[in-house]
Amino acid sequence: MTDTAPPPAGVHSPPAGGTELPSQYVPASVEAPLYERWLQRGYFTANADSDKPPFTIVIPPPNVTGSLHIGHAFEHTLMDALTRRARMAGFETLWLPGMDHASIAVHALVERELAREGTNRRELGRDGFVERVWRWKEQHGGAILAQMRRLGDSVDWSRERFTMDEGLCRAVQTMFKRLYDDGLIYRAERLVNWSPVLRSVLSDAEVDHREVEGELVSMTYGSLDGSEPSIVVATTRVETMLGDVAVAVHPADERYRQLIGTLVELPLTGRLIPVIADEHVDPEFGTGAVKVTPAHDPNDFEIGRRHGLAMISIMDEEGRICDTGTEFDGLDRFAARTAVRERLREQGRIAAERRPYLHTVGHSERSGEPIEPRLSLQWFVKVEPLAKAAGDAVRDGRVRISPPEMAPRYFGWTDNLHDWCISRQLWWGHRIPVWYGPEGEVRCLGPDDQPPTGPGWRQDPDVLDTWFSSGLWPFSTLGWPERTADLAKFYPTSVLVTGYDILFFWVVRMMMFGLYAMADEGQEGDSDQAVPFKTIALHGMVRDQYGKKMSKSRGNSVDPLAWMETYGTDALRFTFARGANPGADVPISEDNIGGARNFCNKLWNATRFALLNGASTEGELPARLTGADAWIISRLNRVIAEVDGYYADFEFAKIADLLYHFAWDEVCDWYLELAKVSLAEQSTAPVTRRVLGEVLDGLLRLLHPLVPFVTESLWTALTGGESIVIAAWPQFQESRLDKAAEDDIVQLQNRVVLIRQFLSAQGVKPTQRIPARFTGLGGYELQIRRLLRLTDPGEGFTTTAGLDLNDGAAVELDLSTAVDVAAERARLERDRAAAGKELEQTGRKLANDAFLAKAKPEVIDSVRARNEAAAADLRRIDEALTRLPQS
RNA sequence: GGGCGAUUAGCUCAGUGGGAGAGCACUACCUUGACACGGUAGGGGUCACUGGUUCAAUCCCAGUAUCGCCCACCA
Repeated sequence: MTDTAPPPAGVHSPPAGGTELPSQYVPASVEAPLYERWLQRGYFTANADSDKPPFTIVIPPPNVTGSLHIGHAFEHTLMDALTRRARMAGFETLWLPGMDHASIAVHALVERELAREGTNRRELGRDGFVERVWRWKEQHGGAILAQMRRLGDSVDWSRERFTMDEGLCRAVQTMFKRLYDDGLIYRAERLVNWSPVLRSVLSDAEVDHREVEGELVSMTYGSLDGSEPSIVVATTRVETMLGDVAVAVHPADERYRQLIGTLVELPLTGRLIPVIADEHVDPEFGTGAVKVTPAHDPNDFEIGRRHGLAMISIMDEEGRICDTGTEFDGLDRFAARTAVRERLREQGRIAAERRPYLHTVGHSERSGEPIEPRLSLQWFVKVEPLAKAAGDAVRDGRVRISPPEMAPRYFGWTDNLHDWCISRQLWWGHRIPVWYGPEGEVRCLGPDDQPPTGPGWRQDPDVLDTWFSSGLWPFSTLGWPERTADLAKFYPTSVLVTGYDILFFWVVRMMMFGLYAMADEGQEGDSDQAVPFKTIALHGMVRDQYGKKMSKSRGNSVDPLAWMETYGTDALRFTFARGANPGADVPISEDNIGGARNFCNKLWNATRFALLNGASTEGELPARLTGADAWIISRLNRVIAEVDGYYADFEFAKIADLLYHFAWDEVCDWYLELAKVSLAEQSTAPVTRRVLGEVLDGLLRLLHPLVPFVTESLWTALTGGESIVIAAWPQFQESRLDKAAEDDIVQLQNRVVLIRQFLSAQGVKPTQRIPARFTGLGGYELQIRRLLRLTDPGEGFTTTAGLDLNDGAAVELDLSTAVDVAAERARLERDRAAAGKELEQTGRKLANDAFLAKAKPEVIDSVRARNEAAAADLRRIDEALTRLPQS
């Protein structure tokens, strides 16, 4: 491995005897200065003129109101890992940061502020209000940006964007006009989701369906004395009866057949409304008769359309009854519900009541109150052709979804999208670029068009849904609609990292807009180049240690910053990575973070050991290595290959787990211990020092994307290099694989473990030194003695126990100082039972002709080997049992 | 109502048509010269249930149960 950059002058390998590292890793003292240094050196700044292949990620823009919550921290960890690895692997790497203007959230926030000051947006006026919002943004917005630095996000701050930036406004306006000119944006009166609190329409996606306790009231329409037709209808929303225009029954319902076509009197209003027949009505439900209020219920709207009924709106924009000409005008819809019900009761029209009655009601996601379906003139995007293209891009493989199991959910959206309502009756956001003239003219303007002047012209007062501008994010941030160098270099982006919960809100919209807007921007109309990203990597939600969703109301949400404070940023990041199985939720607990902190400390001390022992990263690694040195370098290269494979599939949990075990189990538990022997030997020490440096160098590089701070700090101390951020990603070298050395060390490990288990079962304490004599070992005796703290057989050595090791080796032990015959007998009996069972199981298989005929050869071989091993074990154990002294 | 997913150790989760795994937690011993945020050894699971396919099922298939998520206009 070689660095991409030579060490700067004045920085050298650590002095002999090692740099003075404390014996415990203290994250706070290490992390703080590193990020600023990285920024100063411009490591994160991408260069559009570079010859390197591009690697691009755009950040899912957090709301300008937001601060870093645990979900951000998790998602950013994954993105930063991908980004850092790509940077090390030689890509021109751009991770582009920014924020979303969060139209509704900010609008509502500033309105609340105004309310506290005793004023409101109308008093301020539109310009004053927008100015006020900008001021708020300057003062309070973007708290998350500082926190991203704490997290170590290697984003290119020089390219930071905001969805209300001037450039992005141009992009929005350009897009709107293109869609408008293509007939993909239209204005229509529809029944929409209305928020009386926000006094704005909301898209379907901004509506939460929640189960609530309401009432189901049955009431009698028509005459009560039987002189005229009457019919009983049931409703959860009594007040809407003021806007009823019909009663619907199922055409095949015998009970009402003779009523169809007749008129009944609508109580309280005196209007006569027809009884109509419609397939939509479920005769099994309630009375089988439905009141029809087309202006306040989506189903009724459809029924009304089918039957050409009038649409009577009975509520104003704040949800008050209006225009009914009844005593209820002016009442809030909920007050009206009670008032109407009581008035009907006085008239004896309440036939039945069920309370509480559980049913689902749409609520405004942002302001929380029940949505009011309301007839209103709004702007829509005609999504069908766009959504089809978005679906096709995944279907034909231009965009890959990871994990693939998530693709059906994506298609579920692209195949069933309704037209998207994009206008909002708010002031903060991108204003709809349409002007209306005095003669009813409608003019949609591009960013460079002059607004029409003259009397009577006015601009549409509404702003666009926030997701309209977010949908442009992958290319508007790179300069579109201008053909910038950034756009040419960094679009399409490489991977989109986001949660499966946002597939619809954001991902589908970026796909629709990207494919539409960029179709003609790519070179030679290459449609592969129109997609906004080549891969969509979906992750799950962060959950608590019991798998419960974290939420403020549940009281189990945690502040990632507090954990970073206590355990270090790297510990938090490593915990996230360890839990990140593609598409699956991520449980996280303080225990896990403690474990990750311990791992960082382990790395710290392993490197400390290396430095104390003169580990070196200078000069070529000898071409031919032997023993443990050859083994660990071979293992390192296998790990490199595996890590690369896992990155391709966003298997962060496997990457973290693999590196955790390689570092802890193999490097620390075995290699460092074995190295102690060769470091003590003049002839072998230099090579081992070099290998020690090589292994830690490689390990730290592999870990850097996940735990950037501790690896930077250790790596610079170890190598004297400028920064691990710009160090080269380790390359797999097949020539370094050494199967023979691996087999040797595995055999050594087996032998050591065998003896350890024996000694442990004998009750030998770690402090006791046992004299031992080996035969037939074939190497590594010094290492084995050291690992087990065995002494040489001295005067009066008495063999009290013997152990067969593998492949003809054996050890005799003098346990005369500490034997527990009973314990040993028990152990042997246990082992004998296990070996007997294994022998029987494998024997049965080998006697099975069908198995021998059909199983794969390697399976048969392995069973045969197990069978033979079990037989040998049994012989060995029996022999040991006979040799055991009688107690 | 529809769709999707899950069910493996005390907890959270990997995993495979042929010997049940990890982390944390737990038990015992040990302050040994990198590390007690450590070392060594260990305990613990009918792989939800019932059938089927197969020489062989924790794994494939069908059904059942429980849980979760998403979508949905049942008044």
